[in-house]
Parts: sequence; C-alpha cells; structure tokens
Amino acid sequence: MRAKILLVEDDASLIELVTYNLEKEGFDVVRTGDGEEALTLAEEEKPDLVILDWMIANLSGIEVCRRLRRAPATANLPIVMLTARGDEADRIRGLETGADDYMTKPFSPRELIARIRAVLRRLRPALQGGALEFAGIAMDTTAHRVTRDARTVQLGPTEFRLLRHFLEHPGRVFSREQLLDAVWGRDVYVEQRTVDVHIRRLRKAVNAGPSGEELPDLIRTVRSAGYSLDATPAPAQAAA
Amino acid sequence: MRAKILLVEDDASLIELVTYNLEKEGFDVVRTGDGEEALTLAEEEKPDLVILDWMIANLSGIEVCRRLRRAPATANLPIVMLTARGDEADRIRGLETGADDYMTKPFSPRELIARIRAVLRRLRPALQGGALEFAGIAMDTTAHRVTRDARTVQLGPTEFRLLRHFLEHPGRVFSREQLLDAVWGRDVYVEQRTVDVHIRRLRKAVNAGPSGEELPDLIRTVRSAGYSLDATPAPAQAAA
DNA sequence: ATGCGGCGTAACAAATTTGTCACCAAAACG
DNA sequence: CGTTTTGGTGACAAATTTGTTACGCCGCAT
Repeated sequence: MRAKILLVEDDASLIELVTYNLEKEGFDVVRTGDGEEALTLAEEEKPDLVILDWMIANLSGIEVCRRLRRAPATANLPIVMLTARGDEADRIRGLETGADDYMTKPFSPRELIARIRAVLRRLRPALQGGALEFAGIAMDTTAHRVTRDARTVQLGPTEFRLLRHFLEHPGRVFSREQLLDAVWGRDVYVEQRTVDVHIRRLRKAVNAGPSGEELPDLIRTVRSAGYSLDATPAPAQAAA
Repeated sequence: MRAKILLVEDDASLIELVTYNLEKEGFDVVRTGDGEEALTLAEEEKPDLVILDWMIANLSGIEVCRRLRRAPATANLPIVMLTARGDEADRIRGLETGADDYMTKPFSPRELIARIRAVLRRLRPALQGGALEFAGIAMDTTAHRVTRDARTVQLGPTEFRLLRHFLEHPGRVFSREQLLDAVWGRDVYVEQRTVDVHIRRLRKAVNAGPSGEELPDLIRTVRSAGYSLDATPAPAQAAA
C-alpha cells in the first residue's frame, strides 16, 4: 500500500526537490502552496502524512497545524513541520501545537525521508509493509494473509481492510462513521448499519475455531460508541 | 500518571542537565551510562520512553536501539536518540534502526522536552490526555474503558459520560441541572430526578467489590446542592 | 450467458439502556 | 417528636441500539 503525502510548501525548487525524493521512495504526493487549500486537501485527499512549511500563503503553517488538530477528521494526521525558521522557540511552538516532527532548512532529503518513515512506522504500521499482530491475530499486509493462532483465516476484501484498521489501532474504539471513513473511504455513501454487517462477517471468520467451535471474540462492541479490537473478551467475572 | 523515562547517557554534566529538566516537567527519571545495563533497565523498569546517547559504555547506542527493537518486550518502546554525532548518515541510521526521533548535541533542553512530548503524545495517549484518574478510578476515553483498582467496571453510555464529567472536575459539586446540561445535553428535557437514578446506577457499578462486597463510595451527595466525586468519606459539613 | 463471491440494505429479533414512578429512609426544622 | 424536604431504590415499559439473516445487485471469470 503506497502512502500518500500532502506537501504544503510554496518554494518551487523545494517542491521539486522534495517531490522527487518522495516519489522515488514510493510515496504518492499531493501538493499545494496555500494554507486554506491545505486544509481542504487534508480532508478530501485523506493523506497519510502532511509536510507543512511554516511560510505559506493565506494561513501560516502553524495555524494550519492548529486547525488540522482541531478538526476531528484530521486530529490524528501526522504532521512534519519544515521551515527556514530555526529558532528554538519556533521549533518548540511547532511541536507543542501538535507537529510530530520538525526540521529546519536547509535539510537533507534523505533525513526527511527517514523521519517520515519513523513517524509512519508508528502511526500506520501497515504502510511499512510489515506484519501486524495482536492477541494471536497476525496479518501479513504484503501477502494479504491473515492467521489466528497459526491457522489461516479467510477474509473478503472489506473485512481485510476492516481488520487491518483495527490492528493498526488496537484497543481504540471507532464509531461506525469513523470506520466508514477509514475503511470504505471518505466519499462513499453507505449506510452506517452496513458496518455492523461487516463486523459480523469479520467476527464469524476470525472467531471460527478448528473444529467448528467458537474462539473468544476479540472485537468488542461498545454500545453507543462503536467497535474496538480488544484482548479482554469477557469482563464478566474477572475477580481474583 | 507520570511518565517514566530511562536516560542512557554517560556525560555527567549532561545527565544532570537533562535530569533536572525532565523532573521539572514532571517525568520520573531512571539513569544509566552503560549499554548492557540499559537493556536490563528497559525490561525491568518498564520506562515509557528511552533517551539514548550514541556514545556509551559496553554497547553503542545504536546497538542498544537495535536490541531493544528486537526484544518483544521492548519492541514498541519509544526511543529518542541523542548524540554528538551530527552526521547525516548517522542520523539516518539511527532513525532507520528504529529510533522515533533524533537530536544532536548541543541541544536545547526545552526542545528535547517538546520532542519527548510529541513522541509520547502519539505512543501513549494515556499519558497526555484521554486518560483520567481519581482515587483508584481510571478511565481510558479512547478505549472507552473504566477500571477501579485494576478491575474492570461495566458502565452504560450515560453512566460513562456522567463519570467522565466527574473525573474531569474531581471534587467539584454539580447540581442536577448542571449535570443534565453537561451530560445529557443542553436541549434535552428530562426530569431532574433522573439524575438520581443514574447516580445510583453509577455508584452501584463503581462501588461493586471483587466478591460482592461494597467499596467506599466516592460519589458524595451534597444535600440540596447536588453530587460530587470526592475521596474523603465523611468529613464535617463545611460551609455551603 | 451463467455461476460465484462479495456488497449494501431491509427487516425482524434480541439485548441494553433509559426515563419515570411510587414508595421508603434520612435529614432538617420548629 | 411530628412534619416537611430531599435523596435512595426497585420495578417497569418504552425507546434505542445491535445481532442476524435473507435478498437482490453487480462485476468478473468461466
């Protein structure tokens, strides 16, 4: 899966340099030099990470950062700030506003790539082509293969993406709306209840035991909130 | 919840400088200047983050980093590399080996703090926000999970919101009207006495002990005023 | 064209949650 | 003390939220 990067920068030569390097490394790049447009693109293009220059048109980078963090849809989007302002105070302000990393010009493209990878490694483990694992469920994202306790699990495409999303954020509760955004795509109009049906299909596939038996359900229903991948199956009598 | 930081560094003056700043910011600090010992401490002390100097005794920082990543127990431990080697190649090597961030000496303690916070914000949302705690009651808002003294507490949606409100303002007394506004919503028409019933349900769930016994009630009834979350069992009635 | 697998909806059943009451207990008041 | 308030509880029926199943469609490979 290729990661999509939103590059917000208005220096033409820098755009070219960074874009070239990113694409060489296998990233998709979306560009803009305008702060307002950056906010729009962040919502519409659903990039996996934003590279944000401080000095851009219409809105300062720091303001874009602040607004991205405030909007629920982008509150979790990784941000790498990139700027000529080398002031310590500026760097700290950037990081405290919610940036995940901060680099000052002039910078090495290779280091930028390395830092981007470091951030993505944390945020979207699946983008690094690695394997995901949680409580006995293992997913090889490159081979598109899922196993539970070493036995293969057969999943449809949607269930695969759904499970991948859960594995990338274990323990966290997602609303049906968030799942539709993340798994189906932002511009797809589908009934929220459809999520339930796919959750059901996913459970059925993942919890199927060797001999027709049922394994503990790792997908927790959180009433009025959504679903989450969770190791604690039955909080019933966990007394000691 | 205070975050514990393992500082692996052998320059005495730096140790002092960094420790002072970390502790001032509310972190617990564990120190060593030895690579082998760093691995042991990482397992035993279970720090929330490691600051790792490149040049240390016994094992190089990069090697410590590599081994931490390889051991399952510490594979996910956030690492910030900190070193005099400003070489681009070294920085990239550090990041690619699994470090989450990389700073070169000389560095600003405040920037180091800001970067540590940026990493922890991602990795341990519980340490930054999303987690509430009071007198043994812990709430993870992202996982939608509540525990009392490490035992899971089962709550309905309304009780969850109610408890969250109390945890966000511990000790403060809220009238039924204020609670309806804050927990039910400003424009919902519900009987005030309904609050009592939910307080009852919340108490029942939170005060249930391991073996059917009752734990001390942390929700205080303030006659003719409302309710509050309060650790003190039964003090004399102060002024109104 | 035909069959199959996967998908989105609708519909109905099952499970939980919720707002109110009626009634009892505790506290405040004179 | 007897009354009056104010809070505590258990019971309910209604309302909401999920679980499950069935069905028709669509795209694709045969």
